[in-house]
Amino acid sequence: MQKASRQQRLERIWSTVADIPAGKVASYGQVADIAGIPRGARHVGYALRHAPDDRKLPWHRVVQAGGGIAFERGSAPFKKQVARLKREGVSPVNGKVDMGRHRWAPDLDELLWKPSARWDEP
DNA sequence: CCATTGACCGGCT
DNA sequence: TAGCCGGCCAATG
Repeated sequence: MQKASRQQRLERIWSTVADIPAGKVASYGQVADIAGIPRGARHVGYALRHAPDDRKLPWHRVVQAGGGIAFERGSAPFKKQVARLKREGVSPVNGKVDMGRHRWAPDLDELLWKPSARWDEP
């Protein structure tokens, strides 16, 4: 498979994030894997930072592997993310989401149905 | 071209 | 449990 271009990577990541359902969260690494970018956790952060506003992505559903909010505690974006999560019934405790309870676990059907399943094709 | 920088991760104190 | 550390790898300057 040809190495993904910069734009392809961004699209895959944005598309994957858009698939995370309300009430669930995914880690940066998880999003990277599903997006077909192994060990690309840091790139997910990059992609979200550079996402155009009009994509209206549920970026708040992306957290660290251990459930922590990536932003600095107390910062504006931190509070914003917590507020949005609460609105969806996730309610982080002490800046951390209970991953055992809220981790997004897409089933095979869901993965195959989504555009992300076609990334291997020409 | 080389160095630094991240909305990260996992292992190990 | 909380940090620290090395690894990670495309983007930036």
